[in-house]
Amino acid sequence: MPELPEVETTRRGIAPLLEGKRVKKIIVRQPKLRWPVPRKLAQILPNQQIQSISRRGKYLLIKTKKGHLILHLGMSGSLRVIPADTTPAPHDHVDIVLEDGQCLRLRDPRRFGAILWTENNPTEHKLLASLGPEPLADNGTFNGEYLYKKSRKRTRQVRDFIMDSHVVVGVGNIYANEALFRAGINPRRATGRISRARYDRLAAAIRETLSEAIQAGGTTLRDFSNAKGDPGYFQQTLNVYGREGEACTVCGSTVRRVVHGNRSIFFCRRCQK
DNA sequence: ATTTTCTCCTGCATGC
DNA sequence: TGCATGCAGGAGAAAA
Repeated sequence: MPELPEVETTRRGIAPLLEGKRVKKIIVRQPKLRWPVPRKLAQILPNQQIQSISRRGKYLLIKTKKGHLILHLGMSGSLRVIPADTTPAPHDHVDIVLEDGQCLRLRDPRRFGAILWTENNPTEHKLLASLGPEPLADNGTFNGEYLYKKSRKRTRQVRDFIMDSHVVVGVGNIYANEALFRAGINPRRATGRISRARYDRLAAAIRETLSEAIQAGGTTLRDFSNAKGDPGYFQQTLNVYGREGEACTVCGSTVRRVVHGNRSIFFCRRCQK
């Protein structure tokens, strides 16, 4: 269940296998994803050449001459490039078959993912237009100053704040918990009651956590796998997520779990204030 | 008093 | 049974 590192790992895996290739057809076994898979893709995609695969937040953008496919993996989605004649497994909902005999296959048991199409600039699509900055971009849009200014007079918990894609993209529950641990900030602290200096540390912690997770090929807790079907191994590096009752890797006190907004928060009371 | 912004909750579908 | 890597949409509250 992909956060930014898993989506980026997927992008890097599929891009060299898709770029420059021509689409033969699309096979939709189950059109009911988060939104219906557009039926017009059956007419649009054949013979379209794939020009590039990019990423905005957790969205993957597949560029063709006629427009962009917008893919989201939701909670349980994964993509692989495999021979097109491979027998589909349960929850293998969509194939984009290439003329070279391979196909891009989407598997998504929970069907919270999406496949959409736009003929316009994809960053202007309704779902992408109001997204926050890319945390790993080198353009100075994401830093402590940005988080500090965005958080003034706000009352919600900082864990929820950094998980909000309109604040910053790509940070889901695992990396939110991990980044807050690295920054020494209690996930339940109100956003408006965190200093500028601590936001500098948090922005850096988010960047470091995401970068290291990409280096590790993502985090595989249940079913994430890259384009070749291999798992990531960042889960071996997790300091707090999923470690309720275990010893803090820094101070040895017990890692706590509390549930907020239907999602678990993991943290160390001694290290995070 | 009305409009805008903010926060929080729900629902989606399946598996462990 | 409870819980799960996401997120749009909407209700209601708070601010402007």
